[in-house]
Amino acid sequence: MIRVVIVDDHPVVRDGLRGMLAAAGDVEVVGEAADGAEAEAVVRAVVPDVVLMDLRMPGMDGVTAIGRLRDVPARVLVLTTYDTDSDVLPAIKAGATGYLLKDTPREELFRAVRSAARGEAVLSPSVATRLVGQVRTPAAEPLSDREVEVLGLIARGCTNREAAARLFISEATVKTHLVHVYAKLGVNDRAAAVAVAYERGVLTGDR
Amino acid sequence: MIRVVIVDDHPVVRDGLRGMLAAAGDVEVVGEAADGAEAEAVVRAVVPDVVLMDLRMPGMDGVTAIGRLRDVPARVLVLTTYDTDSDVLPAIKAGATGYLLKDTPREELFRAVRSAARGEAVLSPSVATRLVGQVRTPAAEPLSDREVEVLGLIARGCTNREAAARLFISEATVKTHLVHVYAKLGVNDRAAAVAVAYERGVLTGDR
DNA sequence: CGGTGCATCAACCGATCGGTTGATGTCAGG
DNA sequence: CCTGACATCAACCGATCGGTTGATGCACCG
Repeated sequence: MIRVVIVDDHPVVRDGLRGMLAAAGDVEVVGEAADGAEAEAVVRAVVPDVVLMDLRMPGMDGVTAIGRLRDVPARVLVLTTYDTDSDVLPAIKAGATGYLLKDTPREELFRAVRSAARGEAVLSPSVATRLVGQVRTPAAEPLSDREVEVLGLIARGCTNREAAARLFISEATVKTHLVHVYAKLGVNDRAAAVAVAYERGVLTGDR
Repeated sequence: MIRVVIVDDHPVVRDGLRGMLAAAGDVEVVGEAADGAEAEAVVRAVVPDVVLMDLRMPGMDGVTAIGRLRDVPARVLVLTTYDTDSDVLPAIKAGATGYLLKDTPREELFRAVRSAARGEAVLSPSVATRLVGQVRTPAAEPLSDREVEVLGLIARGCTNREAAARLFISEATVKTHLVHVYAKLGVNDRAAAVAVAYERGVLTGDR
């Protein structure tokens, strides 16, 4: 019997997973949590075989929780809606054994839970494709905090001069940061940089 | 007994909703669909009291399906993850009776289904807030198809001249479209326009 | 028919951006 | 100590953008 903890902020999803896994026969749901902090407490308390972990949750997110649970001998299988670079890679790096999307069919999910319990990596096709792409194409380098800061102001419509004033630096420094941003994101101008940043989750609505 | 059809592309969510609604006592799930086209067929076939409709689905989306089902006497309650302007307003305009987010607690969902069956509007707090905001602040005007097209090319890094060549128009026309885009989105430059467009779902990853 | 919305176009000019090619300083890690 | 990453800065110049103030044409609707 594989013991599983479900972590998701949506009650509908928790219910759905509980119901689905009940039908697997060899899987028992031994706990639930609605965010990362609760997940940490529950997982430490019951020490399941597998944790089904959502990533984007209010309060502590999934990646942070995965990192904090590295010392617990439970396999973490990410189950989420998003397969953007900024979601997948941090989760894998934090220690997730697998990564699935929520549109995964029932049987596929059962298979994944069993594989994860054995310690085998499990990836949804789109995530696998993305990771293969990472191997072929050197990962886009992450932006430094300052670069993100500058790009955030540009996304709000600041000219380089205005951004410089906001950050108490010179316009030349802003331009240098932008040159680095363009190189890292593989673009040639600010508009394209903003677009790529949104697509990768580097910039979000909370700008 | 309130007869309900569930429309969502995620099997987990369909299962979760089916399980939840089974506990309501006065609700019966009489059908399911994984996209808009299937929803239309199922709803026409069983004519439920309430349709729980997701919006973003592959193939035909929820808004289109809502529009096509206006002649069927079923109430559509949107149940989705997103509450962006570009998701909420089109759904309401298409004829949805209510709009809820997937993090809605179980009892709240039951209450909403019962209200919707009676024809009463039901809105999640954040959606209600957004609609109230719409009344206070005139809605941002929607971009024309051509404006979206131009902005899409700008987001990919095209200069005005390059966008013009792509669209077989003059650079002056591109600039005119952009002037209109800036005015409608309340911004002053292309980078900010791209940012707002992403936040509102006007531009997505499929640029 | 008139009005509206949308698409298309022009020209001029100041402001800003992007490219370029340097440079210095600080901090952390090996 | 050395190296790499990051932050900071400068100056010049061509390219592009944004603002502005018009204009015409087409399709649709009342």
